[in-house]
Amino acid sequence: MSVSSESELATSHRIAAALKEDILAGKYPPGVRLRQEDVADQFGASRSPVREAFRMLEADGLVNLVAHTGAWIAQLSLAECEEMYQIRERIEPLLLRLSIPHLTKNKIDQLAELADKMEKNREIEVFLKLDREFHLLSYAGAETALLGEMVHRLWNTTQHYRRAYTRLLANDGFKPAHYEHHLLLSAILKNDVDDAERVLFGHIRRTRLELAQHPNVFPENKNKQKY
Amino acid sequence: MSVSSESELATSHRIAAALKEDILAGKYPPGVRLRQEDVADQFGASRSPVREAFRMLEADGLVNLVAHTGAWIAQLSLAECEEMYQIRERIEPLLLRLSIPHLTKNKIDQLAELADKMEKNREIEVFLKLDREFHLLSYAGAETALLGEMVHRLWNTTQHYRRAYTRLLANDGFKPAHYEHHLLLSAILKNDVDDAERVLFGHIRRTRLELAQHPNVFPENKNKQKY
DNA sequence: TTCCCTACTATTGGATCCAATACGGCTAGA
DNA sequence: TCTAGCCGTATTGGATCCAATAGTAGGGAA
Repeated sequence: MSVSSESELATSHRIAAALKEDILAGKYPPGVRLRQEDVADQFGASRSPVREAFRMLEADGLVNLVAHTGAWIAQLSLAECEEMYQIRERIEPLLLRLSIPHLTKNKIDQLAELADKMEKNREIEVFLKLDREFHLLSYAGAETALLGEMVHRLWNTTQHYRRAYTRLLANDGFKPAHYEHHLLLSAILKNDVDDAERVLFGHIRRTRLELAQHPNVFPENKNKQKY
Repeated sequence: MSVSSESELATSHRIAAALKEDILAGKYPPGVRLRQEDVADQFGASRSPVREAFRMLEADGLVNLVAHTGAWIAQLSLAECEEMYQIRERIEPLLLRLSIPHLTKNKIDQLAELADKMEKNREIEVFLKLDREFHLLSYAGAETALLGEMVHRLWNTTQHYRRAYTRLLANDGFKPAHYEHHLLLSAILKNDVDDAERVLFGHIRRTRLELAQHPNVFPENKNKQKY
């Protein structure tokens, strides 16, 4: 998102990017331990860049580090996840507000396309991907340095739980989301930032309340279960 | 704030904590370069823990790292600083809302005391310290894992500019701040979270607008001016 | 005189080795 | 049989050495 793409030469950045990909894809579920040497072997590198990569992932909120003990894939309790959603409710409407005035017609067309695709689609993984694309694209107009990164982090850390509860909802629970996406789109088309903020707030809030009704998605006792 | 205090044995944590202290105290102004070896010598350690410390500080938003190039004390443009304040406007009222119901009488008394002390005081550095204490204490009731840290980060990264513009305002410009502090306090005493949110929002917003009137606090061209 | 190319040096990134810590199992005692 | 304390092993943290990069200065040609 930031420094990575341009000169992907640094080993530590490569490792961090690859691990991030895998974590977001659900390859490493929350609570799983990462051993430095394993990861180093996996990438054919020494442990030094792996340690740096762990620190980068920690900054992204994807990994928890404990001194002299190890690294674990970040795990959220229900309460923590609700907290993240409450933060999103407050922050993302702001980002959207800063973005809307600078959205090009091209991007708005893409948004419409994504909303339609999402509605026609029945695959969970595809929905997750399109939904993420849709929202992040709606923020693409914002010429913001730090807020954008912050929102990305929030999406990353909640990604796993979004997947889990999306699975539970199966396909019929998506209708409100689709409606909200279309409402958001029309607010954007009208350049009505206040309305867009309101719709987005409600969208995130509704998701939070639904998540809270599926506590089984979260670990019972949040002690680091090791292995 | 997180792992540090308990077993301050790890060298990298020690270095990070000490540097953080110095940066927040204004010892290293924004834009200054940090060389790994210098810092290592300064702490009688090798460069390995220094690099880890840099990564921690980067996560705190206090330092910017550029691959193969170096580490600089984070520097905000006016636009970026305004962004941070806009984020604060949205997030801190939420944190306050989560805190108020759990504030003990003892803590509320301390808040009142801090507000009074601040009003009587004329020293800039003391004002900065008390102001920070006041607000962070008002959040102390929140049993929050991540929002609290996020707010701390925002305070840290804007610390230097708060100092700079406080200096410009001298002593007579503080009155609105004092009024707002007392309003905040009375809202807290009444357990009126909505009102507290509103006052705090206005408090931060007013500061943002005042900051925007002092662009000279910020670097003209934001290119990394080295050393 | 100015611009570009090349080579040098200072600084960061990575690999390897050694030290310190933490966890688990074992033994001994009550 | 249960508990407390000790010790051994696995894993992380730190130091040192080597490699790679970038920024700079100097020289040559137009």
